[in-house]
Amino acid sequence: MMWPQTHAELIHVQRELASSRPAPWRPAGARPLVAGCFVCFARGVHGRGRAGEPGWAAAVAMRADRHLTGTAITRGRAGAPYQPGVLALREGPLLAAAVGALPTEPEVIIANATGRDHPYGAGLALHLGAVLDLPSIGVTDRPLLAQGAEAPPESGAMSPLLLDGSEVARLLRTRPGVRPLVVHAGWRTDLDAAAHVVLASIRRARTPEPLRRARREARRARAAEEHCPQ
DNA sequence: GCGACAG
DNA sequence: ATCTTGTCGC
Repeated sequence: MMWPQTHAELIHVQRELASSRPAPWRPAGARPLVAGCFVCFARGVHGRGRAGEPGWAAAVAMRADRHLTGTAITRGRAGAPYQPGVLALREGPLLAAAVGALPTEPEVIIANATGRDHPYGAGLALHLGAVLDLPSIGVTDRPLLAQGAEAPPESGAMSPLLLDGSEVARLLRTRPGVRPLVVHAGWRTDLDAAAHVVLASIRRARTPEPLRRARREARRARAAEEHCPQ
């Protein structure tokens, strides 16, 4: 599976991914090897993001919520301007490069993107897992298209997010009284597995530890270059 | 100025 | 994603 180069090609791939039925994956143990991946872009760009902007991607692999087992940093450029629904064109290759550069292969990856909550049923979190041939999960601050009721305030509480009558994502309250995450099933994962892995990856913050570490590493790499340009 | 559909 | 401003908490 490769990354499409055009909007039309991407939509075609997304339709195929949405209808594919890869072997379901479940975490084997209580503490799977989880990789978070994240990409940030150059500061000072006006608007919502342009094609060709410099970007820094990081992947961090951890034994669920604690022991770090690997880190990778990648530099590149945005493949496209930001546009909801076609985020894969902009960020897919950068994120895949970072995960692929990890010294050890993770059991599952978490990306800042949707899965089945998407106009064609295959957001970047799902697509990334398919490209890398790894089970994947999405975590976002808000849904793309899905809708649902608020989650109860207790830690661990969930509520379904529906699109066209089916649950495509889930609100998950990872910390008591704190704004819930949106958890997305991705490649080879369902919402139960996704929520389980996310909860196992929560340490002290609202978001999974591997994703936080990846965000920190990507921004650290950007800062290092801003301080000392190549 | 307004609205806002992942990042 | 980035930008701004303000507020709260360790």
